[in-house]
Formats: sequence, C-alpha cells, structure tokens
Amino acid sequence: MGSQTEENYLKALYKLSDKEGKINVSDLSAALSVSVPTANSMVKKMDTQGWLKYEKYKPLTITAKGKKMAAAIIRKHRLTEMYLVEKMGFSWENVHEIAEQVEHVKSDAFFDRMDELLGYPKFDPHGSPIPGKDGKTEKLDLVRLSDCEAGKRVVLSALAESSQDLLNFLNERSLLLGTELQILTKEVFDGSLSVSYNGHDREMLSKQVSQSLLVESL
Amino acid sequence: MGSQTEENYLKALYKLSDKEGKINVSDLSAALSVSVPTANSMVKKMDTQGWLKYEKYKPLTITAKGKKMAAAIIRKHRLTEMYLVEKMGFSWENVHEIAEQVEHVKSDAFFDRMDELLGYPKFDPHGSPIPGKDGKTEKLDLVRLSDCEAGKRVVLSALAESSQDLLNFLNERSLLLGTELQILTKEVFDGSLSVSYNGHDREMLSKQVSQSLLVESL
DNA sequence: TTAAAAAGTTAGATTAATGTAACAAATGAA
DNA sequence: TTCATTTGTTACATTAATCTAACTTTTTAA
Repeated sequence: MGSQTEENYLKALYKLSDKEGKINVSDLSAALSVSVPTANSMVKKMDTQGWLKYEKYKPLTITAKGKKMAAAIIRKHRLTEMYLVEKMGFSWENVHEIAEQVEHVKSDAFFDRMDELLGYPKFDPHGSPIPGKDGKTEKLDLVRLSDCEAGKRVVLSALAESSQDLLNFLNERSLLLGTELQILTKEVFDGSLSVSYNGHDREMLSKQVSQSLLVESL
Repeated sequence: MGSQTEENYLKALYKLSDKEGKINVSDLSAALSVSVPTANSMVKKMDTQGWLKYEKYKPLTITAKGKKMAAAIIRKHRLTEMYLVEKMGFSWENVHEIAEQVEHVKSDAFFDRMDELLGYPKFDPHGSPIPGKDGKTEKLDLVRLSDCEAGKRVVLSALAESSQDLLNFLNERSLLLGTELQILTKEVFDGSLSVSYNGHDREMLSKQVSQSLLVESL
C-alpha cells in the first residue's frame, strides 16, 4: 500500500510508460507539477520499494509490481468516474476532480460494489479502458480521427486526452461517445476536417481536436 | 480548508466538546491515538487558525468557526454512511471505515448530490443526526435505555456509540433502529434489562448495552 | 569533436505530523 | 497544606514531501 503521493507517482509513471515506453525524470516531474529534484528523490524511494527500476542517468522503467499497483489505482479512478456519471447523474466533464480524490480510498469492497452496481463496465465515461482486478486492460483497436481519410464513416469511441476545454468543445457540439461521424473533407494545408453527424450537417474540427478523438472504423 | 489530519482533530474536538463541554489535551490525544505532545503542538497550530481557543494549562474550547468546520466534516461522514447503506447496499457495521476516508473528499457537489439522491435525510444509519449545510443539527429528545423503567414501551432510535462489537451484538438479535421495545424487568443488582420485541419474547441486555441504546419514549 | 543546452543529481533547507525524554503546573488526597 | 499523581509543556529528533541552488552527466548541434 502506498501513500497518496506515491499512488500519484505510480499513475503518472504508468501513463507515461504507456505512451513513451521510456520515462525520464523531467517528464514525471512535469506530469506531477513538482520540481525535478523532488521527482528524483521520490523515484529513488520507489526503486527501493520495487515499483520501478532506477539507475543514475538512465531512463526509468516501471516493474510488473508497479504496473499492477498503478492499474489498481487507475481502476479505482475510472470506476469512480463511471459511477459518478451513471449512478449519480454527473456529466463527464465534472467527474475527474472528484475521482482524483476518491481513487485513494482504501477499500476493495467499496470499489467492487461500484463495479457490481455498474454491471462490470469495461470503459469509463471518456472511453478509457477500466483495468480488471487482475490489472489487465482490454484494448480496443482505435485510431485517431486525424489519421482517417475523407469519405470514411467512423464511431467516436474514446478521447486521447480529457481536458476540460476539449470536453466543453465536444459538449457544445453534442459530440458524444458513440456518435457516428461521416468525414466530409480533409484539408491538406492544416489537417482540419469537416464532418457530419446526427443533426449536424457540417462541423469543422481542427487537427488538434481530431488528434484527440479516437474512433473505430466502420 | 484543512488537511485530513486537521479535519480529524476538528471532528474529535467537536465530539468531545459535545460530550464534556471542556476539552483537555489528553482526551484529544487519546481520541486520535497520538501522543500528548503531538496533540499539544497541533492544538497550538489550530489556535492560530482560529478553530479553537488555546491558553497554556487551560481547557480547550472550540470556536464558532471550528464548530462550523467540524459540522461540515461530520455532515460529509454521515451522508456517506447513509449513502453506502441506502444506495450501495452496505450494512451498518461496514460503513464507518469507508466513510472515514470519503469524508475528506473536497467537493461540495459530490456530497450535495448524495444528499439529494437520499432525499435530504436527517439521520445516519446509526441514528446520529446529519448536520445541515448551515452546520445546525436537529436534536431529538432521546434517553438512554438504561435510564428507562420496567413496564415502559420505547422505540430504539439511535446508538450512543457505534463500535463494531455493539453492532454485531445488535445484528445477532435483529435489533434494528425503529424497533419497538417493551421493557419487561430491570435488575437492581447490575442494571441489566430484559426486553421483548417483534418475535423476541425475552432478550437480556446488560447495563453496558442498554447505556449504548438511545430510545424515544412512547 | 567539442562546447552549449538539456537533463539529472546532490546538498541543504522547509513544513507537517509524528515521536521520546525531561521538566513544569495543576489537582487532589492524606 | 503539602506532596504525589496527573496533566500539560518544551526541547529535541525523525520521516515524508517538497523546494532552490549548485554541480555533473548526457545529448545535441554547430
């Protein structure tokens, strides 16, 4: 069992290693908004606890033990987000902050009950996979909308990033997970797309937006 | 806003001042399972924050500000307990530990939503009053079962103390809040009572138990 | 290939929360 | 009322998590 701080480091570590493979201390410190020396000393401590491998001046690697621990925390976070949306009526842009705190609650029974009441969901309200109790994650074969060509039909299935601003943008345009999109045009100059979907004839999506949307091809 | 530690001190302070009026540092340290010097130094810090009045060698008094703060935390604790029982299917002996952690979540929306979904309950699953958003508490006029005389009919309405052992004792005898009790006899020697209630012809309750049961006279 | 930039490390300080040991004040029973 | 007991305080010491400043190693670009 780790402190809340350690749990936050583990989460960041897990997400960075998912994205980059190799993790450097600066990225970790940036992800957690702490100074580089702070991250450095914490990393040494976490090495002694067997959550990661640390060697001076080398990139960090998360261990199997660390990965399992991180998955457990991410599971708690995502179950909480789902619970807040499905059972308590919150909307997807308001759940992250609360889940960020609830995820540190130490009680298997609490999260298992959420899981049960939700019917063992596989994805959270932003389309991110919820790790199982074994730490395994179900990965869908999703692509960035920005990588799709004009003419294709796709289903919006997840967000690569769930910032407040992106969620507001999507809300304003009624773009929900599960929405079926027709890609009308793709601009060569700036990579922006125009798309249509139920009730929306022509919405413009900048490259920055379409890179944040993960879709399933139809 | 206080740290979790400060919130726990405030809760203890509030409960002690409710029971005793005057609070001494030793009682506080005992309530929180910390050493007396630890409680002493924390108390000084909380004085500078205006949550209590501290003067060397004098009993502590909680301020209006501290009381309000404490009531807010107790509100979150008791709403959580009620939510766990009513909406998540936990039983009353399993909710304290979880609520002890959830109560520290910083989100008015979260607890307000619980309150709303529960229909603005006034009491938690152990019969303790849930303070309102204004910090005010609805007090019922309850007496200890141990203070009642043979022959009286009463309704079990709350617990003066909710230890695991007491809850198990009550569960084993199907003694729920709301149960109507007939007091059959009261033993002069040891203060034990015999009572009857739906389906139970004659249950013996020791003085220790009957002191922990708060009842309403019929 | 070497010097500047970026990344990482060490040293030392700070704050919150805790502890033990030693001492001081208040209380209360003989 | 006085002295023993209880209660409270002070004086360090420790651990976790953080910081800044100074320094070292690695990377990169001229």
